[in-house]
Amino acid sequence: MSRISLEERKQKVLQIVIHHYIRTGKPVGSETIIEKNKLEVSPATVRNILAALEREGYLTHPHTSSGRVPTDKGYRFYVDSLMQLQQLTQEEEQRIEKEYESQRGALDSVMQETSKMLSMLSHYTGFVLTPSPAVDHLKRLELVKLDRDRILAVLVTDAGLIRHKIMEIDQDVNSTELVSINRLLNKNVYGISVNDIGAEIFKRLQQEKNKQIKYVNIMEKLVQQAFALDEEGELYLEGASNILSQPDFADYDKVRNIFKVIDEKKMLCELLEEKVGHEGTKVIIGEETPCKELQECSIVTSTYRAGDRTLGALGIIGPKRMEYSKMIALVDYFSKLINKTLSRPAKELKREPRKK
Amino acid sequence: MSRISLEERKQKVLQIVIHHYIRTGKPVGSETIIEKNKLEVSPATVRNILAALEREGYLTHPHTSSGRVPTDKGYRFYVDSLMQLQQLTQEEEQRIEKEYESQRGALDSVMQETSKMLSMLSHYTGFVLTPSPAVDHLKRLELVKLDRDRILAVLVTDAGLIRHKIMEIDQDVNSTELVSINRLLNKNVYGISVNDIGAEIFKRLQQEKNKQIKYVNIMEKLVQQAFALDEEGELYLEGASNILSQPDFADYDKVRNIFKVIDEKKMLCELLEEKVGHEGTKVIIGEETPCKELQECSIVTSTYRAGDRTLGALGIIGPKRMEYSKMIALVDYFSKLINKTLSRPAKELKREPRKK
DNA sequence: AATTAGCACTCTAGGTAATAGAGTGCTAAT
DNA sequence: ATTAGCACTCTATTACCTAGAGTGCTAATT
Repeated sequence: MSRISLEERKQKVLQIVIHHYIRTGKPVGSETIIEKNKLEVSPATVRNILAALEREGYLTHPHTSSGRVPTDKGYRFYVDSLMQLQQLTQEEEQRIEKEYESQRGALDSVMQETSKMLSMLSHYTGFVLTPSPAVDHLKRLELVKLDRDRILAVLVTDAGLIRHKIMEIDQDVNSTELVSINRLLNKNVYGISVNDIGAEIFKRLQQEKNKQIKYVNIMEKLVQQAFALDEEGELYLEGASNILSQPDFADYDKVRNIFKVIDEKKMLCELLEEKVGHEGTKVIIGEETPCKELQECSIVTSTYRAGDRTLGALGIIGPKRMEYSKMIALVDYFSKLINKTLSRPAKELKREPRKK
Repeated sequence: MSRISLEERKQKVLQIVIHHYIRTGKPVGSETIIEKNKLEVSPATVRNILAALEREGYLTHPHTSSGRVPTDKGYRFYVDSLMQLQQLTQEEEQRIEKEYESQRGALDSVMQETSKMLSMLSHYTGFVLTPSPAVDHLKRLELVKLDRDRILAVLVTDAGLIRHKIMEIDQDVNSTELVSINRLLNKNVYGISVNDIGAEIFKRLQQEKNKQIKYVNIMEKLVQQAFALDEEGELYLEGASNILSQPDFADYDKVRNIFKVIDEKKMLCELLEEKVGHEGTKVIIGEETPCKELQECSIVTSTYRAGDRTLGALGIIGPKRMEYSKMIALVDYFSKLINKTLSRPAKELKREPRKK
């Protein structure tokens, strides 16, 4: 009587299993499937379908006499084709927006706040990877004298990142000299990516070669030390303890491994920086991750950008059995929100010369 | 035949029990005590002593037929009276010293590195609480114009902390004006604690009242925004996952609670800031902590200072069953090391006028 | 040819029982 | 005051049982 084609029904069953499993965490049996979803077929039929789905790799058995559980492939298909995207509730959106209003500070603190909120709203672990300053463009560069032999360099990037670095110098510079170096630099520095800045400064220095050797010397130091930002971006990570609340992670060894990765943020940074290239919200499910300690997890991540440059990544880490539809919506929302936030100061900047 | 007085022998037994328990984690029985320590008494005698120690509250039974385990009171007595302080091995000291050499950067990164090393060497969780900038004295203050309506204030404190804050202003200031404000401030600002700076600037401003109103306005903003450093110090915390490797924390609920506290650094900050007043290395054992989630832990902490001002705290968090003697030595060593590091730049500063 | 009823089979989770071993506490002897 | 001796208690491990959940297969049904 049902007009559903075989393939369609298969998908429906798969969808029911995954959905149910995500909610309950218990393997799903044939009877349950029928009960909850008024399918007009017998358990036996469902069992056949389940067996087929298992043969094709979308489901497994923990053991002979238990219900089905999704495999990574199953989740993947669900995320790609079966799941329908949710929207955040208005209440949630308001809550986020409100928190953002009060947080009109430096970029770093916005990012930190964002990772906290991601964690809070998802009940998983939230993270934000700030841009490696190297990728970003330079907006201001300030040199401040600390002692006889140390200068503080403060970099402000286009996106609003602020980084500082202490340089050691071997010849004294008085503050007047410093001011003119500073002025010289700021004339030459604007809008260049931090990466290219060393080369660029030297090039421009050629043209102004009538300057004193001392300056050149300082500049060299500057390039060597201040812009040798080996760092990858900062990783803000919040709500790690949420992992422990997940019944999926009852196994001690698994949890320990996950925490080891989270603890050493470096690994995660690398993993995420790979993703920074890609546009849009992505889901990494279980073994799809390059990092084997996270094979029991899924990661939902997106990127953010200012104008055309992709700057960083953000997202959540949780168990494979997560509410993907909701999480994707959440991460997506934050990604867009940050994009909006980042494009705001740029506008004000352009207004400046006119006003003056 | 043994000339040991009763009390002395009791202490010896207590010491053996705790020592052994710290090493093995297994309850200690009467036979074990004799075996390992060539005491010339019978098991029965030892049992009597154990019973007495238990009556007095230094030991307990997990259950009737198991050996003894120290109570918090037992550990406390051990730490205060029984334990003999260890020294770090030369190898360890060298390893630390070497790591420090390469890390000659800003204070924050030194602190972060320190917490990492504390964690690595202890195999527990290491932390460093940086000074609340409010406590520290101001060394330099730099204002950098970002946009038409935003100024970046960079604070450098005496100890080497660097903090920045973005201020929003409602009237335009051109860079020349900013430079003179800056100069004015730096003349007045040196050596004052960040806490008192608001009042102080206003006071001095009175004296120079022949300045423009605009300046006063900016100053006000400055005081309101840049020095409203509500923050407590930063807390660097590393090696949280080490907690999971401790067999003592096999209980899931306990661990979850501990992690919740660690995750929300705020609670820990408060706990530690209380301790900042006190001098020297302190041990907090189990229920001695004000924070009930940490009742299964012990904390070894010390403070560090520059000159006479205590600035921050550092230490480790581990299970109650920890090698106190070693841990105390470790924390102590780092405390002294940081003290030394902090007093170094001050010296160089004094050398300056002479050299010139 | 797809669906279904029926049934044997498998595996888990939970409970009970039995046993060995560790360590105590007490009593009476030294 | 110390100790030998012994009964006692509790744990940890193993083995075994049972109920229940859910499957997979075969043969009957539509």
